Amino acid sequence: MQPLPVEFYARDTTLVAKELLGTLLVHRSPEGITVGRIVETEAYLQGDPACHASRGMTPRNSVMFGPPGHAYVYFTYGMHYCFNVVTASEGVGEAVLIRALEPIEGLELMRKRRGRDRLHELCGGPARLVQAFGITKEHNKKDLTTGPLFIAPSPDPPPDIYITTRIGIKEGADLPLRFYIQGNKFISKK
DNA sequence: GGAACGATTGAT
DNA sequence: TCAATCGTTCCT
Repeated sequence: MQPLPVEFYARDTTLVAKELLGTLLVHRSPEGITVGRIVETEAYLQGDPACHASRGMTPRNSVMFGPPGHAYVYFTYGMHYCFNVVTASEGVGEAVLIRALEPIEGLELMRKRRGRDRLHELCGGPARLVQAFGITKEHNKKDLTTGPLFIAPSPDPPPDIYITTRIGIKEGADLPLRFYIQGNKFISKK
C-alpha cells in the first residue's frame, strides 16, 4: 500500500474531504498494523467560524497553516484527541477531520486499545478512531506521505456521498461540510 | 494570573 | 441528560 501523494492534499479542502471517503487510514505501529476505511469526514475552512484557524495562527493550530499532507492532532474536552489532515496550500489554515472508519485490519489490536469488543464502537467517532489506531499527540505535525501513519488510495469505486452539517460545533453549524458514505453502518452518529 | 470553554465519550 | 477533565485561548 502506497501513501497518497502531497498533490492529493494540496487541493480544495471540501473536495479533499469528499475524496477521502473510501480511502484507507493505515498505521504501522510497533504494536502492529491497523487499517480502516474512511467513511465520514468534516471540512474546516478559512473564514469558517468553527475552524480552529479562523482567528489566526496560534501555537496549537500552526500546523494547519503549514504544508498539506501533514497531521493535525489536537487535545479536547480534557481527555480526547482528534485527528485531521492538513489540506490546501501552505499559508491557508484548513484541514479535514476524520470522524469515522470502517475497521478493516488489526481488529484485535483496536479492541485492546479501546477496551471494547463491539465493532461499531472501535472507530465510530473522531476520538475513538484515534485511540483504536494508537494515534497520540506525538503524531501532530507528522508528514502523512512518508511515515508509518498514512492514507492509501481507495480500493473501491467512488462511493455515493451524503452531505450534511457538522457535529459538536456552535458557530458554523448550518454549513454543509460533513460528508459520509451513504448507507454506511460505521458513521459516528445514527 | 485567571476563567471559560471545547471539532467527545460513556454512563445514568 | 450529564459528568469527566485539562490544555488553549482570551481577557484583565
